[in-house]
Amino acid sequence: MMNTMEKRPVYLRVRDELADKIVSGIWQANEKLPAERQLSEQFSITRVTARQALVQLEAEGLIFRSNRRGWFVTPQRINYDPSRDIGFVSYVEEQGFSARTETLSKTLVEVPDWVADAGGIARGTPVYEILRRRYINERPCLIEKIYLNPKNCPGLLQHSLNQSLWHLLRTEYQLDPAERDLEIYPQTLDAPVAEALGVNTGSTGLYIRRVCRDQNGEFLEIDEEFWLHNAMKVVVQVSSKSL
Amino acid sequence: MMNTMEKRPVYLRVRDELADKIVSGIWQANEKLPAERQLSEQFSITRVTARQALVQLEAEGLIFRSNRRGWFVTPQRINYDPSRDIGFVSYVEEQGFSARTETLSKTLVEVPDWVADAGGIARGTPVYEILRRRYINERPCLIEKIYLNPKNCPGLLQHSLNQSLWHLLRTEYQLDPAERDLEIYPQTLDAPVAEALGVNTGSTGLYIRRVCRDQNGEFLEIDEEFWLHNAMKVVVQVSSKSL
DNA sequence: TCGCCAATCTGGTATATACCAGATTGTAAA
DNA sequence: TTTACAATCTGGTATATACCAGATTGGCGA
Repeated sequence: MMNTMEKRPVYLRVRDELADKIVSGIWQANEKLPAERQLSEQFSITRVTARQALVQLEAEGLIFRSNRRGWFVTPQRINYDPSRDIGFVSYVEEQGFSARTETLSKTLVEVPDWVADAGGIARGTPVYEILRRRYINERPCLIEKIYLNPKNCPGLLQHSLNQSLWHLLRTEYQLDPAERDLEIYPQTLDAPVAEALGVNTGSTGLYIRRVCRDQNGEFLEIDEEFWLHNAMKVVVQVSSKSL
Repeated sequence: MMNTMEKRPVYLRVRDELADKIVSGIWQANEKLPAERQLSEQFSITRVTARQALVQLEAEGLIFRSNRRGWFVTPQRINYDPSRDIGFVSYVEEQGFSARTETLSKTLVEVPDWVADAGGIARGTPVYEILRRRYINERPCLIEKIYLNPKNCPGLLQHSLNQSLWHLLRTEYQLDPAERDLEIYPQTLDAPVAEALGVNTGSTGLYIRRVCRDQNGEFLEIDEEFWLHNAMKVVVQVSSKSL
């Protein structure tokens, strides 16, 4: 049992000690923490209590878990501006991280109803669906689901999609969005997404939906992103559009 | 013990049953769930396991807890656009909810360093600091910390601040922001904020920082918001500002 | 009728223990 | 040297139990 003079619950005092080692830099980004059984011995607590402290730190974003491998120190958040279409990779590299995109699938599918409604096209229309996974410093950080109207970019799927999509859309198809609707909120990751990111189903994430439209209000691209909640900060700059 | 034929862990199957009652509407918004001991008896599991299911549902945003009172069904998320300065109350009421703002404190303080740096004023300058709590359907949903430069709005603290702040700034002081920088990310709520919202310290929240500037890039208002993570959706519309 | 306090209800924290399953590793066989 | 597999390490899930402290409630007394 730890020093018992204070009122603060044991698991929070353990949390504090661990948090200290992280913020002070004794434990570096991506470094593995001692095993749960080891921690419980060190602090003379049960594994259950140790876990409570770890789950707390996870919720705070200070550590993350990798299925049955252990707990690791969360690296610094990157900044991310979903309203800008500069390439993800160069955007991340500007911040001193490495980045990589992987295309998981690219198919022609019947448009999901909500995409049809949000995008102003008829239900049942065929659209391109692209699924990508993006890495920051070789850590998978988000899954991205993209919908495009083939009318605007015929033959798109023939291209390699591991590069900046908007660069391609601009240079090959002369597409340029005039307006974007963003929707952002915390949400748990469902099974397929969690699996693709190598985390536990039900762990919390950040959901971003982006609808890009052209000058006529017609939809160019619809984009759903499922982020690890601790991987980034949304940073948006909005110039005035008085009410 | 529940039906043991499936591989899905017990606590997730309990989760599913409870989630069902919520999404199907059998349990309505703000309705209290059965007590943990009651649930563990109903499902023939221990209280620890029942708790695991509840914590899971909490992470998903389907239920929330009120300290030692019980678990309740989370009401629907409201939409929230931090880039618009229309009154919070009318904005929420448009969506069919009731809203209310409470001023917790209004003082003249020495500017925090990060505010000085972000706002482009000298460190140590005195600024107004306003602390407000906002309710949706009588549920406290966010704590707001506002910084203003007294130079721009002398005597502001004499006014009632339970109304739309920007309405006041516009009509009384002719202030109008030209640009806003937003920063949004999930973060756990620290002790004072969690307490003010009546939730447990360490529960997850959504953090929003807004820096409003005038035409000259000078800061008009800086605003930090700490939201319950399940109370809202950020919805922003951005018109084009090509890269 | 109103206010206060005790009993009770509810979640919060903690111990001790057990077995399972995926990930990693070390060693022996090919 | 490389491959394959068994031992081991690590987190994941689950039981049983206990005591604490804040919140609610019900009843008694003024």
